[in-house]
Amino acid sequence: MEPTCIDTSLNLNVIPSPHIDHAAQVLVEELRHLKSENKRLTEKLNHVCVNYVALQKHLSEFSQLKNTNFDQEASPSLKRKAESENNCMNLFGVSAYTECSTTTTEEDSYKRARHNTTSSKISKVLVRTDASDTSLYVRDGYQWRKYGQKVTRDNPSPRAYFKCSYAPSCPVKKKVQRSVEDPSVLVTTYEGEHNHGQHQTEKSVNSRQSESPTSAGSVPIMNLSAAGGPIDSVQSRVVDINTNAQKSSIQQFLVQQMATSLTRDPNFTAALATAISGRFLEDTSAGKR
DNA sequence: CGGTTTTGACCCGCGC
DNA sequence: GCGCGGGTCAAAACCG
Repeated sequence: MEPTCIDTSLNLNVIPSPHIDHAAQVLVEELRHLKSENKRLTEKLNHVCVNYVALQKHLSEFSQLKNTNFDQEASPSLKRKAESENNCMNLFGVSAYTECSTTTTEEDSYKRARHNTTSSKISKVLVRTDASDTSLYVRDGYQWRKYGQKVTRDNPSPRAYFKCSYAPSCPVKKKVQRSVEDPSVLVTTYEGEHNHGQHQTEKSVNSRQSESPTSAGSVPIMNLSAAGGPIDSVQSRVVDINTNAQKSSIQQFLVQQMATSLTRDPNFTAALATAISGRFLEDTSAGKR
């Protein structure tokens, strides 16, 4: 994905007439305010784009470093597996939404050595949720059925096991467990690749059958990060709105309202970063295929 | 009634 | 061989 920055300018230039009445002046003032707000949002979005480029650079450097290390070590031990997970967590900092994914992770090689199974794609996604939210549900656009939960030795929080329930033949599994370092971070490990599309609608995503009602804290993140498509639809939606906004001041107002509510949301920037990294995961895995 | 969640039991690999 | 730990199974409960 190219780190394109979205032009959110709404073309709110106003040419004041010498004969405008008081009401019109109020409207002009309001438009000026909206324009400045729009400018601020544009700057914010550009800042996010810059952060994305930096994140992309970090990830490519990390991938190179990892491949180098992996070539040198042919038989990683269980201890090294744990260390690699920690490296994964610490590279970008747990406080950010991070994602470490590769088809040849050390964990993968460990499992291959252990089970001698065919190579399956394993990816790890970290999702920040409300710390008070104790659920282990991560919304990623797919439909999952929980088939087990276990308390592991190295982590006091339980690990939940899910299978993709959309297609009976779909081999994908995922494990969700809270991070030891930061309990507000959910570590989701995906195994395998879906042999079907992402059919879940927004409505069904929000329904109880696919996700727990207590999972609201992580909602916007995984909907964007997992499938690759949603972020495109988000962007194209923004562009459409911008085009139409020039036609109607009402629509302009709605756009401003949306943008304002988004930026006032403290999770927005972080969710956007996760969406970008999720899309980046798609691109990197597609490139390796 | 069908699908999901919960949870104890079971299986299996590994280290000692 | 035994114990431990991770992963999975499956029956019961739950829900719409």
